[in-house]
Amino acid sequence: MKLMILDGNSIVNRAFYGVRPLNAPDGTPTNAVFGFLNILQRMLDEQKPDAVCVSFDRKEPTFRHRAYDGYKAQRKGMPEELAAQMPVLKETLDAMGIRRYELSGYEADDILGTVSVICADKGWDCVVVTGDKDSLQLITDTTTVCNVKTRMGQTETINYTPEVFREEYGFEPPLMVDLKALMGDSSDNIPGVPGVGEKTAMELVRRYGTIENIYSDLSALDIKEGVRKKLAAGEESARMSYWLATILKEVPMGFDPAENLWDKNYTEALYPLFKRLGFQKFIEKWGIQESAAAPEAREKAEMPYICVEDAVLPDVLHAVEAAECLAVTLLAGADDSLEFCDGKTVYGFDSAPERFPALLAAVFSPDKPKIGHHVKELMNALADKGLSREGFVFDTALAAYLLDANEGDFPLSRVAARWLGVDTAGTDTLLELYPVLDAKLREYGMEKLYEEIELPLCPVLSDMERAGFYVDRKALYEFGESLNGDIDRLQNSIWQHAGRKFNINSPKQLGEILFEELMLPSGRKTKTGWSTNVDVLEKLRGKHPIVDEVLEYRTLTKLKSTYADGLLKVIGEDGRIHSSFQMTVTATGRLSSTEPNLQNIPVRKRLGAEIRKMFVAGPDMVLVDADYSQIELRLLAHISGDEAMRDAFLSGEDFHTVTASRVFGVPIDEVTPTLRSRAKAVNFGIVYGISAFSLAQDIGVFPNEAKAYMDAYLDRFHGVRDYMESIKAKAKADGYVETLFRRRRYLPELKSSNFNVRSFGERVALNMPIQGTAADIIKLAMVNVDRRLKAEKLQARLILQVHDELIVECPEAEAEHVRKLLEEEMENAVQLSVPLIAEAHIGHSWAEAH
DNA sequence: AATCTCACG
DNA sequence: ACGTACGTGAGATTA
Repeated sequence: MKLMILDGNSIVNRAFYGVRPLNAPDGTPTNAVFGFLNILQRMLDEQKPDAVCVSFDRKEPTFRHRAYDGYKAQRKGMPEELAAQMPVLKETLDAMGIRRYELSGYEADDILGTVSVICADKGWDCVVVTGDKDSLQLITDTTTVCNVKTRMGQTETINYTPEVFREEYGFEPPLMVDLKALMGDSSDNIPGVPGVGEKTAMELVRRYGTIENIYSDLSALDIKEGVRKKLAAGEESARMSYWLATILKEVPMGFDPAENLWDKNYTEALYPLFKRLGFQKFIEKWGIQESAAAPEAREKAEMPYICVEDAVLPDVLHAVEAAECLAVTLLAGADDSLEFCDGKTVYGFDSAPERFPALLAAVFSPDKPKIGHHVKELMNALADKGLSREGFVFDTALAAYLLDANEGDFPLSRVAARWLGVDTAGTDTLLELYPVLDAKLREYGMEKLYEEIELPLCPVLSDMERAGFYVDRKALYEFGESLNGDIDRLQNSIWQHAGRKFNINSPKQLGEILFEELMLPSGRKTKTGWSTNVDVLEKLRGKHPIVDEVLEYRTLTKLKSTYADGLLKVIGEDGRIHSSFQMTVTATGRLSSTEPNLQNIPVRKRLGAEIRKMFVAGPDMVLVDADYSQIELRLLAHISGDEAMRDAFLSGEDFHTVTASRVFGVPIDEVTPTLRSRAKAVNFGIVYGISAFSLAQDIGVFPNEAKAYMDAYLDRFHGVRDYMESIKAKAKADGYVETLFRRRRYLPELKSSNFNVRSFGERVALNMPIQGTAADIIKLAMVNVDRRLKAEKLQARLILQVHDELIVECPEAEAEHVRKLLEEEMENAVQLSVPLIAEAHIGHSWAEAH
């Protein structure tokens, strides 16, 4: 017989921090309970125990807290949103018929220890499920410890048997106590031996075992003198720590494993409870019914699998021909293999699929409808093999992203868990997801966004990634080298001023030098120490010569490491840099660029902009660079319907100048550069949902003055004020905001009881429809540009997108035509109530064309 | 793995 | 009374 005991507090903590905020229909936060149930379910599936129970800590100081003063305090209070869920969790366990154990005066660990020993006495196996490592000392032949981690929303478990433990630590489980006695544990406030860290402690325990053994004769140990001294000095602390680290195993609790037998003995309270919490997923998955009767768990029959070989090839070909739609996945790891499924059978390969060209041609025939998960990646692989990329009618990852971009990332297993409620996923799952996700997209009115923008963008991005951006490698290398001298000179001078050598790249060390040793007036602090960022350093300018040097040092080392060295590392054999464009990352609908990020190549400062001179057109080619003029502000004018703002754009005058004229009440030709730049800051601030305080910070005036600017702005453009109010109200009512093309972003933050979190939600409500619509528009323009370049049989090809900017590489002869084409397609991607303006330029380098 | 800093729109 | 702008990715340090 086997009993499973969960460390309630530890697991619920993991769940709380690992699962994004969720709320019941009545607003109660539920993510920790939801996550707990997911972990519980997973452990039930994996361990299949006969009996189940859960232990909890009580808030009161425990027996050992009182006994040793240094051990108390510092237990951070639970966040309010988690505390609110504890009673709900307990109610849930009760309704599920699972027993809870909490005992005043003892820690959850002590209950775990006692239960494991009682189980052993009665001949039961015991599994301890916990999120931290404290319980590893309990491992025996009959007690295993299952460590649960939640990373990026995915639950991972490690099941520690004595063998697994020995493999990882190199000693026996009970010696875990001795290890902690030496190295300490800051999260549990166990001091350990000062100066002895993990490395030393591990080594000592591996070689000498218990601390008893170590301290029986320190002089006999074959160790460094320094370590011997630290051990001698820390003996008392070590013995105290040993005692603190030992989990009690004889807590006075009447416990009988047999009382915890559990076989879905749900009570009648469970159905209404899950209804109240909005746990539809668990009601369906666990088949909870109003009557509380537990039905048999539905077991889905596994789909037959056929490995493609010569003998079965004719049958497989036949099945492919007959299939209405195929699901296709690349297999991770085996980079050349793939699987596909026709809804009846899964087909795979155990040798290179290239051995079956006729089959590949049939599967990847343009008129064979296919679905995939991350279709753009699939297309890259297909293009490498010379197979057609046409015929993809659905991408389950892209669909899941559109349905809820907040999810973060979209492994198939998670998409399947969320939308099908199943916890296994394979190629066949894609075909089940297809109708479900497709129906949801239609329900949300997203089919146009999906079918006309996102899906058609896959091949466009795939082409861009494969095309890459040519870089003048030699010039880039020389630029990097040219920085060395100045970096060196600055480093020495900074050390001189500081009076000693230190690591200038370390904010911690730099902060100590500036604010403690040089006693410069200290500004903000961060969580961990002094803030040393540009804003802080700018204010220190002129107070000490070291400040300017640090700023310049930062500029140069950034250019050197991130841009010169960093980019040289990723230049391909073709002399070009091939970035990846991620379609399922941002919450607003923008693309992101990785490995390397080509969307943050310097431009704003003189020296940084040098880098763009090294991004050049390939031989006999030129670059055409087109960007939208103030697209976000134009969208603000359009979306808010503000007539004054619309007129400002129609007037043809410089927009920031017009704004300044209206806000500060001066004629257009009397707007000074200062006034214009303040107006510009207000314009941007409005789009981000700024506060007067931050605006003041940004433009260097007092908050009350900034407040006056904002008031004047919103009076002149009262449509904007109305928009700010109405979008927030709508967001609160619906729980989400959307773009012109109905891209959606949920805003759970608006329900938070935390002021800061809620305010953040309001700013996002304001900003996302604007930033997101701009993203929709340029994506649509990209699809149209690509279509036209191909239709007109031009050699020109898109090579980069930077949010409001597109870059095309083409033969010189095509340049002028492409320039006009780009402007035309970008300006006409959508009709707004204000003109949309794009300007394109031709050049040999990015610097020149921009 | 988390934090800080800084590059971009 | 709160704490102070939206969206990203990468490199270096520290824990």
